[in-house]
Amino acid sequence: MRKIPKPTIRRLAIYYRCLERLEQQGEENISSKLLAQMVHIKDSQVRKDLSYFGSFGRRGIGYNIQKLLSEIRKILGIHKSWRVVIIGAGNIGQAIARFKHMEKHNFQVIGVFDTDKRKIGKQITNNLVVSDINSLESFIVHNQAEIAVIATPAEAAQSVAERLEKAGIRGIICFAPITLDCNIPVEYVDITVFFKTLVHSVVSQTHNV
Amino acid sequence: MRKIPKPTIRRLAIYYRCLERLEQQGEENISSKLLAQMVHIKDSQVRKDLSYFGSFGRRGIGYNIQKLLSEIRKILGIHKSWRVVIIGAGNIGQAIARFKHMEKHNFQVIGVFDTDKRKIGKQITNNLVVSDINSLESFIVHNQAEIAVIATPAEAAQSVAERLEKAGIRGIICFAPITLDCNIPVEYVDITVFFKTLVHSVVSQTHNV
DNA sequence: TAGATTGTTAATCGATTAACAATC
DNA sequence: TAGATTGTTAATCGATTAACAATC
Repeated sequence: MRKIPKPTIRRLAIYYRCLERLEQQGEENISSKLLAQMVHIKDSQVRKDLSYFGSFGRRGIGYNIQKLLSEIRKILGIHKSWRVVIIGAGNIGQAIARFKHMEKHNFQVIGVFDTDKRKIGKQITNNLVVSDINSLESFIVHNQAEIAVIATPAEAAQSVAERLEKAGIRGIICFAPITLDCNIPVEYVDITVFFKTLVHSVVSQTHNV
Repeated sequence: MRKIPKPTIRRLAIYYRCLERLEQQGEENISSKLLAQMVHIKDSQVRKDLSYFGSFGRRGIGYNIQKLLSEIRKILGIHKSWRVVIIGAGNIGQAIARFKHMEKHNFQVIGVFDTDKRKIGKQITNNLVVSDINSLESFIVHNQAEIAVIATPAEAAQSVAERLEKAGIRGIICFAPITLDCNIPVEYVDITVFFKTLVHSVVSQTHNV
């Protein structure tokens, strides 16, 4: 199989959310041209991205929305539900735990952990209570959690990552501002990095105009 | 000025957080080799990134941490403080409003807005109360807010973006799962997209091993 | 001086885009 | 048939990496 560009995967997830919207609006088909317009890219990019995985469209007509949704689900691996644990019950950890879109997108938060005695026992949602991090490994094994969210301070993140990997977690979303050493896939979401890159655009835009 | 690759800007923000840590640990200098190791990239990448903006190192010695921090601050535009408003007081909006790292990194959240009467008036932090979105424009103008966070549902995001732009906001962080039509810089942070790309890595890793 | 490390150039690698034959 | 649109190839563009002279 040809190597798939990483940006292609990200865009598939973005096409997916457009297609969901179009489906809701009762549309049947969509052309690469229109889909491209919705996300501000070139239509050839859309076709190229999809072509890595197969031929999903019909010439002269476009792509059937239902079908494309189902194909992208399979490509991304979101046709099944994933069990998620969250480490760190601070602002970010709690927000993710309560985040409605998670469940809707087949990510099931099944556990939230913290070291802080004052947070342990706290009710986060109807069926989520903050657990002691001591029980992390046994919980992961018993409940077959697959994905973990690291929402701890940076100092704790590396050792948490190692525990997660050992316990059998298969992928990590890391909100902690640190690069992890580990052998499973990690997606980094450092919120402040987005603010900093944004501000750079703002500043340099002014210079150039 | 040569065109700066967008990934370079993101990496500068990441070098920055490493340098902060190194500074705290009392280090004086750092080589591109060591810095590269910390973030899992090549040392030539580090040097290249910095070289777009000047010559900040000393051959045989490396980069002075204090100096490099100060240079990156200037490059990114984070040497000054930025005033931020948040639109949408749901899980994400509230988490950002309470997020300690914001203040620490010179992003000052000065207002939180929502349409929901039940949320308006709610105390978010010691000095933040949810305001009615009706007062958005006047607030932005009076308080000279520069950056906005859109943490509304997708359906509301576009019209909010237009109001923000008109009111003089200069950059947007968009958590809503939608691509905005607007003429100011936008950084997109769709949390579920990160989960989806992660899951794709998890799934395809299994296939290839 | 010898070893370390930068800054920069040129080579390589990877991603995007244009163009167009195929076909609905 | 004529118009629309895909799927794919080749060309272009952009980003990363290796290599090395300069120099601390």
